[in-house]
Amino acid sequence: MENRALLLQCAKELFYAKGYDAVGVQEIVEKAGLTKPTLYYYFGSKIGVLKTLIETKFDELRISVQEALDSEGDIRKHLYCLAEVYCRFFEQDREFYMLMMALFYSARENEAYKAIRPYVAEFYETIVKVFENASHELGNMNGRQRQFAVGFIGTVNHYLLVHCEIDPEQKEEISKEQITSLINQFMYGIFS
Amino acid sequence: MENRALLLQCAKELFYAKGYDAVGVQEIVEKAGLTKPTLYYYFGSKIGVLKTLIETKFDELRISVQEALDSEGDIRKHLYCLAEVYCRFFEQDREFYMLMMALFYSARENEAYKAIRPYVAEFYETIVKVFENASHELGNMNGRQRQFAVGFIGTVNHYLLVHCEIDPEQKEEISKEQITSLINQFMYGIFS
DNA sequence: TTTCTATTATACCGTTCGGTATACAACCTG
DNA sequence: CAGGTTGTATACCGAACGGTATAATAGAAA
Repeated sequence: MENRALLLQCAKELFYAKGYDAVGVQEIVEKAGLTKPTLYYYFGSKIGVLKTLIETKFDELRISVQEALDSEGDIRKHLYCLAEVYCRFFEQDREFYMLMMALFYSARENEAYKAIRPYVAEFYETIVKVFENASHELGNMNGRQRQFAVGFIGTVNHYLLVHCEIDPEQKEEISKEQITSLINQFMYGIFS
Repeated sequence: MENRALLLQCAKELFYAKGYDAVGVQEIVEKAGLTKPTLYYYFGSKIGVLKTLIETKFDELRISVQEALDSEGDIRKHLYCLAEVYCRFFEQDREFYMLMMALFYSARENEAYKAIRPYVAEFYETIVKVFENASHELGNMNGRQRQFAVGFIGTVNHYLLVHCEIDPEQKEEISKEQITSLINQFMYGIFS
């Protein structure tokens, strides 16, 4: 069972560094010091490795997101908690977060994009609902909930990308003040 | 010579749809109704096709950007003109713009990323200089010019991504008012 | 001890990969 | 016409691709 985890780890590092399509199955198993049938025993296919990787990580994220949204509070508080969850998730495994972003922006007909799409869509829907549930605060959104959700994720992702440039060694964690400032910036955009 | 352009067009469409690594040379030439030696005659290699594609398009963009920045005006005007150039460039060839974005977010050790990197870097430097030249307006930026540049491109790209969701058929062009609103939103972030 | 299951390796499959040696047209130039 | 250049196709290269049939190994269970 430990070889299974080892394969996932090696695959993640290679996918992150070179991109899904540019990595061969041979390369993954060589890095892990194993052979192909072992990988196929655990994951069935190359895309199976990526899917398992995504599923495992998203299961963690899903729990954190639910906890963040179950609490009482206004839209501002919910967005703050959500952003904090994303930041901590990012800090915990930068490589995976960056890989996720690369996959999200990759070609629509690509196998790897199709693998991550349902998960991204699921989280979009969650965020769309956050805005919908806040209609008493935000007034008539004219169906722009989806646009807000895209904007929110875009803003957070963009912040984390910039953060990578500023603190490449990941010396300190993202402070609550920074997250608050991020949310304020986003909210201003909506209310203006 | 027309086959050269045909190959570039077919390659662009395939790279956009499936991703650089997932497209084979065979696939490109089949789509163009030609054979491999023709492609290799014009471009020398698969990565040569991508490089030619990028270079051709960026040459156009470079001219427009220079025109936008040569004019007199404050930082707000320069950013506005810059954003307008990007929007028109996006409208003129959405497929290429989206391909460029996908490449930009792709894995750092990937051939395709390395191909686009110098061009993206060049435009970053141009925008960093825009902020530097506006130091009399913006005051002490504490070396955050680069962060501003990343933020500016991120904001524009994100806007265009959302725009694709709102107007997938590209029925109408992005209005001057929309661009102004985009710039205002970005400027507020800086001054606050 | 025997048997079963889980895990791993050897060695191979057919296909596709990026790339090329060669030759043959078509064309312009003299 | 002759000769060079440009452009294109046939047919092939070795290597790598994703994937698998088969068997050996190990440990637990009986």
